[in-house]
Amino acid sequence: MKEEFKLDNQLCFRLYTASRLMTQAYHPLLSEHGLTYPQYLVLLVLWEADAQPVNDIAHKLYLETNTVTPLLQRMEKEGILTRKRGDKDARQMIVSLTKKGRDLQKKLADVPFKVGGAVLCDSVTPETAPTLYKMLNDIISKLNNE
Amino acid sequence: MKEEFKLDNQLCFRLYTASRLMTQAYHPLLSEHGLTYPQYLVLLVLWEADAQPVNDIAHKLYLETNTVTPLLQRMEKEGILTRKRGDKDARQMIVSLTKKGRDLQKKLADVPFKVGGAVLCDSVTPETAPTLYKMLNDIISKLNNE
DNA sequence: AAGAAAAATATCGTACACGATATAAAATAA
DNA sequence: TTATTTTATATCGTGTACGATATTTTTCTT
Repeated sequence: MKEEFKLDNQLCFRLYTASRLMTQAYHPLLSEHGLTYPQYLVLLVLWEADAQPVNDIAHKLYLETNTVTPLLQRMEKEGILTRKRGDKDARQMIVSLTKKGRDLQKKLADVPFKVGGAVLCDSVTPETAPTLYKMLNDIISKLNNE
Repeated sequence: MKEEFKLDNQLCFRLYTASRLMTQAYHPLLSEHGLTYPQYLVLLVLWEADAQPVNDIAHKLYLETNTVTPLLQRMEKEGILTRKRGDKDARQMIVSLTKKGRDLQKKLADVPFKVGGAVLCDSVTPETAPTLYKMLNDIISKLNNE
């Protein structure tokens, strides 16, 4: 069979698998606080800058609003954030953290370290990680037409 | 804010994004033939070795059977494959390609090239790709406890 | 200023993912 | 050989993803 068809040679398959397994590594650390990985990503965005419209959050996560909207609605129901129509632009829905959402930052402070440690191996170390980051960033930029 | 919390520094987020965007790159090429990316992965497995039990397929894709079973059921409904109880072991469900499933191999022959070309960039070239592959493989192995 | 176009968000339908659990068959133990 | 355990698969519930489409508000045209 043609080399290109072999599963092991597929870049996409490796990204797909590595991504899923990494998300699974986050799972026990996040579910403890009632969060999913995409919800954690939303928190990362809001911890960096509170009170953002849906579009900004979606753009930073490279997601569409039709994915982010229901996600935010669930988080609102959990009391992690609030959604309010924008004053200047009534089309916008401004998303802000509640105290519960802000407090999660401290509670989740050790997550990056725990997950980071679970990935370290021969070819991925603090020294080589930047190479991996750059490659992934370039792929993302290329596919995102930036 | 702490460096570790910055979204751009998260390895998992980059894998997650790169994986989604790559899957999106496959979409037009696959939907043309009524396939999704996970279904294409199943085909890659079966083209390499036909007539496999669900477990083997799931294991090769690093997926659980509760993900693969409904996926195979949909593909069966599309006439791409068949599912039959094993003769020796009646617990097993043997998955085999139909003619339609086998014929898709020729029709999808150019997919790897088209997608591969869409990813090439400064840091990811035919020369540097093996480095990326190795890192992703190592991460997968580490997280899969191999 | 009235109508058209664009922008921001939401709704809908389908297909994954996956933890938890169920079911049936085979292998093992007592 | 009967009871227990293990294995292979499937079902169920929830939460993403995302293409397609709808709704509302703003902006742009004319």
